Amino acid sequence: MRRANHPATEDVALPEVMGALSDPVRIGLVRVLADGSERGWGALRAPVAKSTLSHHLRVLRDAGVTRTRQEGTRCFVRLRREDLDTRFPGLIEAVLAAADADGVGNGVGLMPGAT
Amino acid sequence: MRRANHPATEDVALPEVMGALSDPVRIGLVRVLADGSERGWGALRAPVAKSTLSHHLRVLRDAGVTRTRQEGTRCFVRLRREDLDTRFPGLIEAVLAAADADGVGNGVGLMPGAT
DNA sequence: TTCGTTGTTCGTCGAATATCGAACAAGCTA
DNA sequence: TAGCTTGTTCGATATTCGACGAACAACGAA
Repeated sequence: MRRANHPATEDVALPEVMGALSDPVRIGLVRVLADGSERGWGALRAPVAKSTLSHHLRVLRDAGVTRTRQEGTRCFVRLRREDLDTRFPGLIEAVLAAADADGVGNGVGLMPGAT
Repeated sequence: MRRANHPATEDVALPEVMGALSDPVRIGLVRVLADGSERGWGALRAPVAKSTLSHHLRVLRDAGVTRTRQEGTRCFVRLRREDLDTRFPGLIEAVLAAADADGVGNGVGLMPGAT
């Protein structure tokens, strides 16, 4: 388990963020996190293998879209909503609204029973 | 010269648009077209080879971000601003604002003399 | 018809991406 | 300590992407 590489707020770059949000699975993950709550990875459900999910979460993290916190052997992820709003006002809001309207990433969700 | 493949407004998909806008050159092209004017390809200046520019313009076209009109042997390109605003309200505006602030795609511009 | 202009397509290259299963490492827990 | 859980990393593929030069096609002009 390697330490996560979180870019500083000012280092979050637009093309990387756009690229991170160009995949339906990753868009779905962002939608799940859109309410601001922190989620354990175990609570995330996506139609891909475990290693692939890990990869997608890493892309989001490296782009500065999410922040991962480690607690013992498990990880919690959260949307960097404030940082993103600071750097790119209105962007995440527009992407989330569009994704909701189109159902992009509907295959991604929470495990049954997660609040 | 093959006919351009423009997706209908309702077929413009979020992930494709995000992907199209994840490259600095393409973001720069969109910034150049942001004023709504139609530009001849010859008026566009970008730090890439002609064939690469053609490729980027095709990616934007296929994603539904721009519309290309052919007139004789030359082409004119324009941002599909209204269509994009209809499908994804606020998205282009946010991207343009962020790109302006960060100077993303500054290497792209108009040929000297273009209005 | 023969050029010249203009944009597309082709072939190619290296790099990046998406995906998987399997192996691994770090903490809990029994 | 031995096992279990959890997430990462490692290959291995297959695909796509960005880039280039060169060849090609369409059209207007000489």
